[in-house]
Amino acid sequence: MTIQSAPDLSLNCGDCPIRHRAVCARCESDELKRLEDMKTYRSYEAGQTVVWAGDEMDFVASVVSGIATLTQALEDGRTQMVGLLLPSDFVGRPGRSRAAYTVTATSDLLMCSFRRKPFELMLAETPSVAQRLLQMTLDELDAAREWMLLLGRKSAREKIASLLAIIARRDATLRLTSPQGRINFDLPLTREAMADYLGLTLETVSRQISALKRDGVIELEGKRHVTVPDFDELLAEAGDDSDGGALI
Amino acid sequence: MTIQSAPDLSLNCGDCPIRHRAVCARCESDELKRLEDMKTYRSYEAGQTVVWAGDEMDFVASVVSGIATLTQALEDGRTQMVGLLLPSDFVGRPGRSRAAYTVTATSDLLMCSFRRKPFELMLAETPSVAQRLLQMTLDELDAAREWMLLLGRKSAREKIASLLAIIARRDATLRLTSPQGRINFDLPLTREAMADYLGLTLETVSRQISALKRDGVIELEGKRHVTVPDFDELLAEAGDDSDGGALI
DNA sequence: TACGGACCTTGATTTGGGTCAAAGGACGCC
DNA sequence: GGCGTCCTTTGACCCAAATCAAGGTCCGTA
Repeated sequence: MTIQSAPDLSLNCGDCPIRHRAVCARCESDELKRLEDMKTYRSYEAGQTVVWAGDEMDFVASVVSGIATLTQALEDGRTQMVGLLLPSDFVGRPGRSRAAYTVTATSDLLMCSFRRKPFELMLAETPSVAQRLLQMTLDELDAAREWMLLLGRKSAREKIASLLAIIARRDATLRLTSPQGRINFDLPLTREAMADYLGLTLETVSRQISALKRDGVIELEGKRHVTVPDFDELLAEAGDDSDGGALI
Repeated sequence: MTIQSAPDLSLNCGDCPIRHRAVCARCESDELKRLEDMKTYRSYEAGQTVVWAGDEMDFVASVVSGIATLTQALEDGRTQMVGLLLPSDFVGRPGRSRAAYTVTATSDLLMCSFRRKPFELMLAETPSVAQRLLQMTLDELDAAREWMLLLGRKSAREKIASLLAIIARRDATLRLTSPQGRINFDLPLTREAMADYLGLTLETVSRQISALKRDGVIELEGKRHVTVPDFDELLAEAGDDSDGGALI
């Protein structure tokens, strides 16, 4: 049922698409060699759960391609997404044997994984890895705090506009541009996943997207393809403090 | 106006109350000596702002005593607290020259500060500091994600109960016990600060505290002193997924 | 003792978003 | 081609929390 490994795949680190953004970004060639000997690939199909919160997790990993989500739940079933994992993002926590969050593959997902113990040892011995991981963790903390402002204080419309702006910005980053003027992109999430991320219900998400369309802030082609005629207008709808949103 | 330094104070690191929990926790004596030569103390009165979001910030620091808050705001004035800084918590980000959040002293506050550049240098050269900072940052990230669940999915009553449980738990930690049965503690925050933390209005905070009192979940002595007759009942009100809340 | 200000409580009313319900695509499968 | 499933939209209604407003309590100072 679960495609837990992809043994046929043996990507060379030098050719890896996330070589310069992942936890290995600052490694010298000898350090990279050590990681290369430790790594295995894991792949998951869209919709599969990678780990459940509370389960034993004996590995850490980098997302190579695809998208995954980190979610937390209350016992009565209410769920909140607490992180969106994109290529180069790190999964798992050194020093912790159980997953704190449920990790789910939103699209087909490829991860470069390391057994936890050897990785922890390397972390202790290799400053370049520890420093890169610190920087990535600080970035995630900033993103989480940005999200706290959104969850605590923004209206449903502002939440949707903020999410669209973040997706647009990330999409632009991948093609090494920065978003402005007329832009378009695909939504990598269902309405329900968007709702879980934004602390809304899927009906409210749907209604607010319809409202933004009606008001000309966005155009839709199918359910998932979005065109933003004027990115600045979208930013204004997001209600952010000038400069521009997420530090992701 | 601002009490920016406390030159008279020259605490010895060996006697420091946060010696074993702060960023210096894992330092050997020679490393500690280096930090000791770098450090200066800063003190602030209750209510003072330590830095404004966006301002130049040429230092990082550890909270020695007192409480501070990290807040973020939308341009129209809506405010969200994104962190509560307690003794041993770290303020500022290595590698960043401007403050991302407004830091405010909630009580009288004493911080042990280091100029940013020398601290960054030490971080690069001293694995024990880098590793401790990584661990602290991961803990903060967990706390931030816990808070995202609260902000996105909990009712006002659950939010209040959660905050009280967290304060009780922290208070217990300081006296090296863990909360159970009948406990009491002081609220270190005004109703407004609680509202900013919980993503509510101060009226709602006040009403829910009254409701919890009416229902016998808590007892109040004055506005700030809280007695919880049965800590488990408070936890049940917080709606958390069994085990018990914040990873702070 | 009176006054001012900060902080808190409570009531009346409004409203944004949740809940419940129905139905409309889109897509894969038999 | 018909059917089931998943995702999405839209409508009607309701409720929790926001908003608006009025007082109350406590405390320091004149």
